[in-house]
Amino acid sequence: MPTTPQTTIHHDHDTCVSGALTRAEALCASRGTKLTPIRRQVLELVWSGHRPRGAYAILDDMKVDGKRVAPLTVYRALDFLVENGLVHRLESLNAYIGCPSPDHAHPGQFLVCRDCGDAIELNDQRVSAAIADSARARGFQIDRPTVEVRGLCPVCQNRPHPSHSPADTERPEARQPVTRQKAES
Amino acid sequence: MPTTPQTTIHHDHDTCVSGALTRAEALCASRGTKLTPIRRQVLELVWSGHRPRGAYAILDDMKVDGKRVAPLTVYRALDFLVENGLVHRLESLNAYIGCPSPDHAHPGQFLVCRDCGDAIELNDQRVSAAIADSARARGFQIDRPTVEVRGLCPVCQNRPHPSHSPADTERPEARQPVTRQKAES
DNA sequence: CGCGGTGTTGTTATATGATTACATATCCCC
DNA sequence: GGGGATATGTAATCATATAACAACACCGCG
Repeated sequence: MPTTPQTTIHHDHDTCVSGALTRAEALCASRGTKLTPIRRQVLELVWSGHRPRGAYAILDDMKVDGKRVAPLTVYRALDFLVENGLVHRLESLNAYIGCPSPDHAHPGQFLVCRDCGDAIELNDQRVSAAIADSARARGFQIDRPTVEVRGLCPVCQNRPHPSHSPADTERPEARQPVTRQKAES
Repeated sequence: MPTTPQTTIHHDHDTCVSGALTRAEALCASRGTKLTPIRRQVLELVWSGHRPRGAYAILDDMKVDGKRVAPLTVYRALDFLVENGLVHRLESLNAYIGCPSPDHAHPGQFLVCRDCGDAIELNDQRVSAAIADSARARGFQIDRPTVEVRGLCPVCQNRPHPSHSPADTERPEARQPVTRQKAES
């Protein structure tokens, strides 16, 4: 019985997260922007769980020595991370997820699983091109295309009954940020 | 100086709304679902303004004989309307807009203007096909694709300075449901 | 008719998401 | 070391959405 908590293959999550942090630091250094301790911590928490997380879920983990930081602190850090392409915002979930390739421009296309809540990032040129064409034909000037496809990921298709979130077993705080979906168990 | 409040050409809005309501009634009748007075009123309010509206903007108009209905009342009606394809939810705006062709399946592709807040519905087969291919290649089973392209509509491109929402002049309650954007006036 | 099921609405409270306004601190350049 | 830009702290508030439970209304059926 597979209890694979991730949609992708098993991986060394610690390495995965630390790699993202290292890349982020290098990128910020090269751009002259500052990855402050707060921003770094928020980035780490976005990556923890390896799936979309809501701002308040991150906030809950930000309690440092019993002191809960203000929502604004988290939002400001998230704004910075999004602007620098280190994190994507998932509009349909009101949640945030770490970007695996922050070094180049990324249109932001996602396959969002309605069961496990994971989001697989795409980078499909055909989709981008088709959207660009369609917009151009209507004289619409694109800022930022958003593609978020809701459905069922391969792993969850093979799970007999969705229940809730299997990844909760991995990290207790990694609860579903997905509020839009209706439980259909 | 063009003060055209709509992105599309001028139209008889009353006819447009009443047509949508008539179509909705016919559709519900044929499906055996009930378009109750509340749902009908919410649908009408979604259509009023002919642009995306937030749930609470609709709620504000639902004050009947001085009595303000509860948010849940509106949300339940919106859920019904969305499930029946009469209304689309715009994830990136947390807003709702009437669907002009509710009788057939619709992927929900929109060009969302960051200035006037209007949303132009697309139905681009190439976009749908590219998304479907990409998802299939990853074994992802699609429920509902969401494409919301943020940018500047043709009308607003020709407006010297965005300011805020020109359509406010038409209906005082049609204020911007757009909270995501940063004013850049 | 009266029973019971399904579906709709009402009521209250609360969770979650995001921003405004203002004060304070910190870093870096000159 | 002054001064501007950037970053953080604090408090309040707005906006979006759901939970839990009660009541009612409609409908088919015995």
